[in-house]
Amino acid sequence: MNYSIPRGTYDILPSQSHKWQYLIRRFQDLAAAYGYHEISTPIFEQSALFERSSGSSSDVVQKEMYRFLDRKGREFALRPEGTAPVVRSFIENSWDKTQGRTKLFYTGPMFRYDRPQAGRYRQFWQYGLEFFGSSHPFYDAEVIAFLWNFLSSLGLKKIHLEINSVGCPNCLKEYETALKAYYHPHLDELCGDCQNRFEVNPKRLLDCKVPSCGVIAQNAPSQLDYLDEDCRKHFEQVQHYLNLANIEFKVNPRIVRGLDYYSHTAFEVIFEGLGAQNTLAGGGRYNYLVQQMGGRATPAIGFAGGFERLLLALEEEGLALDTDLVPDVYAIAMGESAQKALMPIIFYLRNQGVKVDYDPEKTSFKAQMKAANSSHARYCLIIGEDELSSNSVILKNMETGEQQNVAMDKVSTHLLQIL
RNA sequence: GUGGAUGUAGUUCAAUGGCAGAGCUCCGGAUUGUGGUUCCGGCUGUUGUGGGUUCGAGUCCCAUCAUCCACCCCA
Repeated sequence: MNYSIPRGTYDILPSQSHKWQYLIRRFQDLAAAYGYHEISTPIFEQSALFERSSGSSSDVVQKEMYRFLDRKGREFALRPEGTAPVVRSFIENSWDKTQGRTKLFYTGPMFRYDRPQAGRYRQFWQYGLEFFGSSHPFYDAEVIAFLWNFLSSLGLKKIHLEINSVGCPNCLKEYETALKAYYHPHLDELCGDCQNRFEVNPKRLLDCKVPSCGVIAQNAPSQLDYLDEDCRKHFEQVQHYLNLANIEFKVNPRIVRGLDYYSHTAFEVIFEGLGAQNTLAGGGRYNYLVQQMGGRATPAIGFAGGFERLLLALEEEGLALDTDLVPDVYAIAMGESAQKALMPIIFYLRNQGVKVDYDPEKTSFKAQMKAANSSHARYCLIIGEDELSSNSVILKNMETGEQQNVAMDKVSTHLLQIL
C-alpha cells in the first residue's frame, strides 16, 4: 500500500520553505508598522459560524466546506476563510464593547473542497487583516494601502488595484431591482449560468465571461449610479484618501465579492499573467457582520490574499526570494586521524551558527572536493596528514581558489571573522 | 460539480501492437592531496492503479486515482 498526499494539497518542501518564511515575516513586519496585531484562531469552527457569516447560499458554504461531526455529534467545518473566525473571537472577547478600534492580522491555512487548478488548492494559505471600530473612509484607504504596499514592496510590477462600492443593503435592493428590470427582456439571450444567476445572485451577471453575455452587460445599470447619498460620499472619500496615500487605483463597477457579508467598499488586486486565477487578494467593508453575528454593531473592513498565488506571481516576474541554503564551509578530512581532529572544529563552528557540511561517506579527496564544489560553500576546510603534522588546516576560498594555512586552534575564530 | 489534455528511471522526455531507451542528475574511476571542463564505467522501472481485447499491450478499450488547463467559484 502506497500513501499519497490528499488531492489539492502539497508539501512545503525545504527548497520552498524559506520563501514562505520570508513572505510571512514581511507581512508581519508591515502589519506591525501599521499597528496591527496577530491573532490565530482554530482551523475548525462550528459550521454554523460560516453558514451565517458567508451566507448559506454562497458556493463556499453550499459545496466547498469540509464538514465533519465530532464524537458527540456536533457539526464542525475546517475554516474556508478567515474573517468569520476573527469576528467570532472579536465578539467573544467583548472587544465590541470595550475597545474603540481593533487592528488584527492573521496568516494560516484555509480549506475549500474545490476542484484543484492553477493557483487553487484545497488547503491554501491566506494572509489577512481586519480592522474594527470605525466607518471612517480613512480606514478603507489604510487597509487598501497596506495591501498595495505589501504586494508592491515585494517588487511586483504586473499588478493593479481595482475598487468599487457595493453600497449598503439599502442601495443594493434598489440596484438589484434595476438590474433585474434591465436583464428581464434579455433572459432568453443569456447563457445557462446567467439565467441561473438572474435568480440567485444578479450581481454576478456583470462579470460573465461568455461574449454574448458581456455585450448585454455593457449597457447594464451600474451599481455606482444606485448608491444612496451616504454611500456615494463614503466612496468619494475613500478615493480621496487613496490619492493622498499615493495609491493608484481604477474604479471597476463590476467587482463583486463572493461572500455575502460585504458592504460599501470592495477591492481586489489583480495580477496580469496568472491565467484564470488572477486575483491575488481581495477584500472590502463589512459594516453589518459583527451585529449580524450577535455583537454590538461595529463597522469593519478587511482583506485576504493567498500565498500560493503570490508565489506564482513572484515567480512569473522572476523575483526569486532566494535566501539560499548553502553551507558556509565544507569540511574535508583525509584519513581517520584527520577526521578525529576535524570533529571538534565542525561542531564548535556549528554551535556558533556557522553552516558547516561534512560527509564521512566520501573518502577520496576528489569525491570530497566535488561535493564541496556542488554544495556551493564559500570555503572549504581541509585536514590531511600533512596538516596534522604541522597542527594546521587549509582554508580554501572556493570562488577564487586561493588557499592558506591556518593554525588548528585559530581556524574557528578566523572563520568567524571572515564569514 | 462540468468539459478537455496528460500520467514511462530521481528528473526532462523517447519508444508502427513485437527485447522499455536517451539526455541531465546521482555514484564510481582516469596514481584517495585539490572542485567546476573532458573522457570512461555504473545504479535506477510493478510504464499511476485495477480490469479487458490480443499469440503478444507503455501503445487499443473500460474503470479508477492523480496532475495540468478552462468553466464554475474564489485567495
